[in-house]
Amino acid sequence: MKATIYDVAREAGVSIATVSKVINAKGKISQERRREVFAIMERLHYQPSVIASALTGKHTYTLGLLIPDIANPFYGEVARAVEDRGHQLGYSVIICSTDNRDERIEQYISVLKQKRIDGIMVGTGLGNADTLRELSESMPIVAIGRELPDFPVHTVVADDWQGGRSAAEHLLLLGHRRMAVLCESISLSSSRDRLMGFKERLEESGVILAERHMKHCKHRMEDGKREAARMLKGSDRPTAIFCCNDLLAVGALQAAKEAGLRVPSELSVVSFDNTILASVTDPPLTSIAQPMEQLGAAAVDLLLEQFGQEASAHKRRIALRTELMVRASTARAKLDE
Amino acid sequence: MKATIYDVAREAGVSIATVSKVINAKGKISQERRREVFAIMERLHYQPSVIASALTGKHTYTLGLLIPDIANPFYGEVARAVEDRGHQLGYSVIICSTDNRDERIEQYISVLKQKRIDGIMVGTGLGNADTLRELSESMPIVAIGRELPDFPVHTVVADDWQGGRSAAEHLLLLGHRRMAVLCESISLSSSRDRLMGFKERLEESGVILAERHMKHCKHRMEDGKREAARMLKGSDRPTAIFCCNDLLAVGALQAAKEAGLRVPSELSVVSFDNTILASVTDPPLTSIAQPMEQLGAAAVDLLLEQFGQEASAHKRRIALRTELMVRASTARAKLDE
DNA sequence: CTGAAAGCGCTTACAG
DNA sequence: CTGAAAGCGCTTACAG
Repeated sequence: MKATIYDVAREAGVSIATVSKVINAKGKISQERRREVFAIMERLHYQPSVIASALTGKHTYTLGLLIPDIANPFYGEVARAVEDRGHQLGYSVIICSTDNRDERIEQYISVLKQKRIDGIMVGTGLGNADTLRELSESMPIVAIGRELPDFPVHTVVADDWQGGRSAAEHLLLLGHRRMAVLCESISLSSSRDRLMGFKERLEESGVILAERHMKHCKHRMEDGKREAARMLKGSDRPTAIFCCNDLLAVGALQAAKEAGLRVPSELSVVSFDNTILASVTDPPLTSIAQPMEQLGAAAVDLLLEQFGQEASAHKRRIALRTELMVRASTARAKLDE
Repeated sequence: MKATIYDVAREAGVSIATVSKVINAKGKISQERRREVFAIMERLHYQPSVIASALTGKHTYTLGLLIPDIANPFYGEVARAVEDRGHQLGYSVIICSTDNRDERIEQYISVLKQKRIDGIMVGTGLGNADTLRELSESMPIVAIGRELPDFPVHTVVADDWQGGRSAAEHLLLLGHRRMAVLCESISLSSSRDRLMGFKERLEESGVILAERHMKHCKHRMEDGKREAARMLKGSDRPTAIFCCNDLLAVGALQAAKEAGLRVPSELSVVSFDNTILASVTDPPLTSIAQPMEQLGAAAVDLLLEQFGQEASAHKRRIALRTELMVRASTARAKLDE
């Protein structure tokens, strides 16, 4: 059977309280005893039960990560960063792919509560403010990658606004004037900010983004492809298109191909995220990189930071700089256009 | 404070034993009492603690998934399948990206043991047989996606051999004779089997795979690109290349492009896995699809199956059929070659 | 410096 | 049909 604290106490001829203290480096224990006990733990292959320890009020050393879908490369990369930082600090992470469905979200939250995990990172939509408030009463929370509405929590996001501006800047510098945007719902803070930043920067240069060149769609590649195809029809088609994530950009690339438009000579495409997808397309996508590693690490740090203290009213918000990765999907606008 | 079983017992005017029984639908409890207790649990927002329950010997309802890297799209998709099936059956999953590094593997295993998770799915290399044997003594195991060497465990894999054969068959039908293979180390059962199946099928048609057209490389895209570039030089370059996963195929695609070879007219490429990457390249990749959903679901099922019974000597091995997905990266071999 | 005892929130024989 | 009590494996005042 697995050795318990009683076994090592008996072997060492001490009380379990003493063993507990040497495990946790608490209280004063003589060097001698300490060494003895360690030796015996080793010999018995003793490993303290985090279950039992958690029951006495200590941490479970487990974190929850709520995201739309772990199979989406963006979240996969973020999850990896979260996992790494967590692991470094002694925490495991449970993944929860919600598909943004309320029912799954509720289920996961309920389960995570019952397991008394130490905290939760939320990168998915969250029913409503009530769900959030209630959740925040039972454990520390941090929003990751997007804002959570109507209730203050620690938040770490990419600087989406600035990212949108960089995309615009890049295209302006290449001489583009007739541009388009393809993004997800503006109910998503990240989408909205990217779009707004892009638009703002354009306007600073006197370029107006036409309504019909600003399309919203679902998150799947096919949705992007369909919308892009629509925009690429007609004589006043844009010479450049900014897509709010890699998947949509892939769709746009495919639409361009089917429309017989060459990228980048006839159409420039800028994407957002810079996941592995951006480097795999042909041409590879110029993309606004989200610092996925920092995003994950910062989320974990913000979470752990809350463990010591009472839930403070003061919530922090970290916006990480994005970076323009120039690849082959963008080029100078043709002069004749 | 959070309600405990004592709170509901007190409110209901019954013992905690009774409450426990209604929660677990055990023993005989009168309809009346049962309803009463349920009502009170509801009112108190009572949620049983899985920590406490686990301490009495019940399940933790948590599973571990050991894989090389959750950021790799293949594992992301498998993880999603595992998560879904687990969630369906009431289990959470902890992800453990090992990078195939012994040190990380050991750490994760140790942590998972301390957390007393109910079982573990292993899709990564595992130090040595001793690690495995020892692990198998403390919890149920299933190997997922690849064989684990030197120690019998339940296993669920794609039928890699047959997959390799399908790839060969497809290319043979297109008239190719001079073919090449690019795959990861043959110490990986999955790579080895794909290669062997491919080769076997070729030989059945009297086609010999030249040594110099059989290259092994690391798992990254760049590695695939480098090796492919090397193979594509020279006058007797292959007219088709079979890559043992999508990432390597992307590398091959890039190498072809840099060498000025058009795909598929001058070079056909078949990949394996059929992750999202295969649908995103240009041209999209013809790929041998692994049934990732079934893989994940079957792994969970094989794991749970072991919960009831003693560790039996009889280990099951499930090999799931692969499927050829024809896209645009393969075409008839040119007649003049 | 060390240990006895209570407690964390459950489950499970066992007795009635 | 219901409950008292022991036990799961720890931690933490508290007393010495």
